[in-house]
Amino acid sequence: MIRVRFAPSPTGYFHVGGARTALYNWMLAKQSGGKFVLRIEDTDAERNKEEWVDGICNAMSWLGITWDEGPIRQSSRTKRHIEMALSLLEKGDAYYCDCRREDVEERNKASERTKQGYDGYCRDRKLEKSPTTVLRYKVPADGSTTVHDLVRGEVVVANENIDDFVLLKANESPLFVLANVVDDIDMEISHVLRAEEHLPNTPKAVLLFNSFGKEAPLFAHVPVLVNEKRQKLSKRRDRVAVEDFKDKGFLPEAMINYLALLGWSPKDNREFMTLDEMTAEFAIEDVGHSPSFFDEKKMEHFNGVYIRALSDSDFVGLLLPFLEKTTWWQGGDGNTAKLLALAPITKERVSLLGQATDLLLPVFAPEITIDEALFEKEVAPHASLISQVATLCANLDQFDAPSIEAMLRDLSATSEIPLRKLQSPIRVATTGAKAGLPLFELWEQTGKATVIDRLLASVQDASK
RNA sequence: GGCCCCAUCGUCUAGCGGUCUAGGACAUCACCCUCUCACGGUGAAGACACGGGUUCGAACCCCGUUGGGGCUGCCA
Repeated sequence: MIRVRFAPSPTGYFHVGGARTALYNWMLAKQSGGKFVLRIEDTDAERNKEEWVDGICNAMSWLGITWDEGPIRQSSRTKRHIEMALSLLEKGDAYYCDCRREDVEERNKASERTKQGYDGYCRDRKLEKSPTTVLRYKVPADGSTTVHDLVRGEVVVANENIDDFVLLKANESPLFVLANVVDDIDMEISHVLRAEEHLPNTPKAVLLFNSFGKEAPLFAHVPVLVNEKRQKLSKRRDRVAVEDFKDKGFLPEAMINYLALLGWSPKDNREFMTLDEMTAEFAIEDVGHSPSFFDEKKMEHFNGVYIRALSDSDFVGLLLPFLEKTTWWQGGDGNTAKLLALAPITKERVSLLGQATDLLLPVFAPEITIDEALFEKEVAPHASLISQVATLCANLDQFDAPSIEAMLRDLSATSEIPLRKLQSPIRVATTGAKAGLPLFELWEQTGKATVIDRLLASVQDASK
């Protein structure tokens, strides 16, 4: 049975890189009926905050990445970590060390050592535990350690290049590699799928598994996601929080679909797939080896496709929260009905839910504003035409799209002004924008009285 | 500096020794559709980092170079 874990540290918001790693783990587990464990790696009390845990869980839930066990706080298992570390001391695979960082650096400088890490100074000093000692792992002096990686193949590192790393801090709190390995053992993790940044410390983990007399799980290090400068996506530097994308109006299904394709593609190279389809076809061996640029533009394209595939009522339902954030949305059954009527023509004009509000504002906002320069250019020169249209509107019995269209086409024919030219001034006068929803439908939903009011108001303004 | 990973259009990728005058998608540009804008359609431009091998044959295998990235903490 495949058991995977996704192990974020709550030191910041949940970003797309983490989301992709979580997704790959999820697919790997689910494709064979395995289990997905959510483990919060919060051993560093200084840097962790509980609210980030909520953020991570919420974002994962929103994306649809569910967990079967957890969230388990690693900090709740400290006693066990210490116990295991001490078993290593007893075995002779660990030792206490009281070197300060500066001491090590000085010695390295003096010795012309090409390496810069810990030099093993305390290896045979047989120090006792004290408030200033850390517990270090005694890496074998020679030989090499091999990581069997499902995406990289075999990675072999000479033991002489692995520093005697710290297991327990001076205050006895466990460090990352130790806690990681102990938990992976206890939680019976079969596959460790994580970002490539963890590859360098994996030999250390392998060494620990060996020392504990346990078989190491299968590793799979997937390439990192990078920004436009090809650097690893960073919580501090790059604005890539899943939460932010949600607020902009990305759909979770679209994000999941796009994210999965960053580093992996199905055999037939098709792009649009459901989570189930991807899960069925996902193969960790097929994951690429080089970093991928997280291209928000392309993800937006995916989102547009997903939005257009939404039913009108689903679209409206998803839109409501965005509308409610505006100052002008009134709600109510009448408005919801109008929204539903406008859904088909709105959907195909947005790639983010958040973009729909500008399109819908002319229909629902009591007041529109027209940029002065735009007014002078598009509206003012055509005051008489606009006034004429206002009159024609007033004479319409039915103020619906077909009637409006017929009326304007008729006017276009008699005035010999092409419809494309004719619609411009009246569009700006009634919406405040040069482009937007198709005018006939837009006017129908805006309502006869409001349209005429706005037309006449602009005629008024033009004469000033 | 040391260790490790990586290398096909600007970007995401297909390709796993001959079917490659290298395919698709995003972005860009042009045209068509069209009440604006979109959507949709058609088309254009655009890549195997470089140098050596191996082989009858290399984008695919090997070595080197160059370039990029990651790690190098009593962070994860």
